[in-house]
Amino acid sequence: MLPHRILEERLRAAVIHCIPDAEVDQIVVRSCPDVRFGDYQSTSLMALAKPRKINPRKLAEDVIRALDVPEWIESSEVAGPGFLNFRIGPEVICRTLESAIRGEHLFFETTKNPRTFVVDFSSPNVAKPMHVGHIRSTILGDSLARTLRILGHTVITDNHIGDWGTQFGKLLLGWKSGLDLQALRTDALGELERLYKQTNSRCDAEPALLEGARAELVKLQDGDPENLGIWQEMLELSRSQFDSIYQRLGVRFDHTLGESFYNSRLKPIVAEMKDRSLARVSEGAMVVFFDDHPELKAHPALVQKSDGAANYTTTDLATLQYRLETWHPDEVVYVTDGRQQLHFKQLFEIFRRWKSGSPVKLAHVWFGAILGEDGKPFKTRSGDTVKLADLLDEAEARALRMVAEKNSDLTDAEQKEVARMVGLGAVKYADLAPNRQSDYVFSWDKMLALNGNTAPYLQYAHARIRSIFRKQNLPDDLGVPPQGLSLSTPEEFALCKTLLNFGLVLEAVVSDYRPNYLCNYLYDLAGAFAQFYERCPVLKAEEPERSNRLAVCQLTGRVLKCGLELLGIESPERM
RNA sequence: GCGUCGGUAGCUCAAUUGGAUAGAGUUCCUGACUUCGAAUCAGGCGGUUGGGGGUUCGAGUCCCUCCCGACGCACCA
Repeated sequence: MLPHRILEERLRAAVIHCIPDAEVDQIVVRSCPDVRFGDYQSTSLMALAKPRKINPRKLAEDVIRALDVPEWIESSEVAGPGFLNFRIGPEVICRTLESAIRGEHLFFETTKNPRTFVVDFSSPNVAKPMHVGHIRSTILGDSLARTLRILGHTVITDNHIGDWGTQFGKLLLGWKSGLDLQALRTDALGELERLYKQTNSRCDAEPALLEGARAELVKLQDGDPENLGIWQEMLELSRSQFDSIYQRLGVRFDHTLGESFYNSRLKPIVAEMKDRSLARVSEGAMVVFFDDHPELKAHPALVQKSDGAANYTTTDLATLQYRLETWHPDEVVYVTDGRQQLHFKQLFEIFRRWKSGSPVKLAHVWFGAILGEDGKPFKTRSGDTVKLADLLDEAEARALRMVAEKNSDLTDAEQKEVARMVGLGAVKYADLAPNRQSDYVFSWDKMLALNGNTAPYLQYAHARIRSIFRKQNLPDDLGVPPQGLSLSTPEEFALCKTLLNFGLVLEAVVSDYRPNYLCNYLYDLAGAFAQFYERCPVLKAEEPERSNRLAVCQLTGRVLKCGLELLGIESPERM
């Protein structure tokens, strides 16, 4: 077991000894924010003491007296009003590194309580090109799914694509009247988007056309073969374009069940809402009111429009119902932008009333907007939304220019491949590194910079490590140094202690659904490595130092690569 | 109007159940390359965390209030 886990376990036991009814899950050990205090600390006792009105300092002293201190703890002390600080000895650090070298772990452990998660993300709309607005959901959701999986949870990813709804009336009308077959062949989604925009503006000008669009929609919903056929074709065209984007991004879904998949469930749900008086008719629509809910009191939710059609709240309820029946998740995570907060509050509240016994946890993981450098929503120069495919192309092109300039040893094909990894990595990292809830400013120069908290900087650190091994044709797995691993310099210790924290960080990522913790950690790790690299020669060092340092490099490289992989970012061997 | 979320160094951003002296990058200044990759590293300048009040041993974080901004507020999703 990893040191912090053992410490945490023993600390919990000691707390239970002092306070039998304490909430042990709240007792946590984390790395010290300042090395002067120690390596690990716990602030949990102060939080525990407060509601119980006991002196936190005294509680800390009692707990530390009851603590079965692991033999590898060098010092454990109470500080200030009740901090517990622990310092670990070099032995346990080295033994932990050795077990990592042997492949027993990579500084994290899988969870003791595996849970099943459904992660709902990306969700593009059929007949619209994926644009920059989809990237954050896609990247965040993918990274969370990867991190949950590596920690041993069961994860089902489901792309809830928008393949049904009122936009298809206009699309059908446009398809029948103004389809450009040539354009459809070269850029299907672009052509569909053009048809939609064209019909939309024509409808604004001619109300009679709007009736036509509605009629097409009704025919589709009634199962008209021609309209269904066209709809199916639009769906397939869209899917193949989505797939090419996902392939580029390295994102995969276990399921892609669009809104239309749930059509048959809608009417029964509305009926049940009505029968159980969860919803009632208001202004011709079927509406759920939240009179006893202060926050939602002023925001009733429609489950059926006055024209009899269900809307997205109903579809989301049906989707949730299906997911619970099919996969029995412990938790369903929705990754969408922050503008949908009200919708999900309503949805979750309706669900609680509808399935009052369900233990499932529902989480809305929302994120802010991507802004242009002018602080306004990110658009092209002409004011259009930025298509995702174009964005990725530009990222690769810009990265290629940098790679060509910096490393001319690589062949053209190698440069292109490295540029692909660096460009896509930069875009993804720029999305993941800021706190997801804040808006962030999209800047090519910042995300592709080789200094600062960027993907290229982390990839560079990895490439430097790989370069050491390549230089002397050393194998990827050197094994534990014959005389056992030992460390001597402050830089070695600082780097290795950072390695030990990888697992703590991964746990924080999944508990708060925030991959940016991992970004910050990897940046720290790369920084610690850079300092080590400056001050501690590896290949030039004498044995046994040389073997020790090679081992440290190897583990650092592995953690960097693994961490980047959890962010969906590749690590080139050279760049 | 009501609600949600923001406001942290000139700029772009961090800061893990409230935790210890609020950290990075960038800009500007200074230093380190006969290099295990300088695509790097070290040092310096830079702060009343929007204003004010409160709770607390302790507040960027919680509560109240005001200012500024983004977004949302029943028949789009």
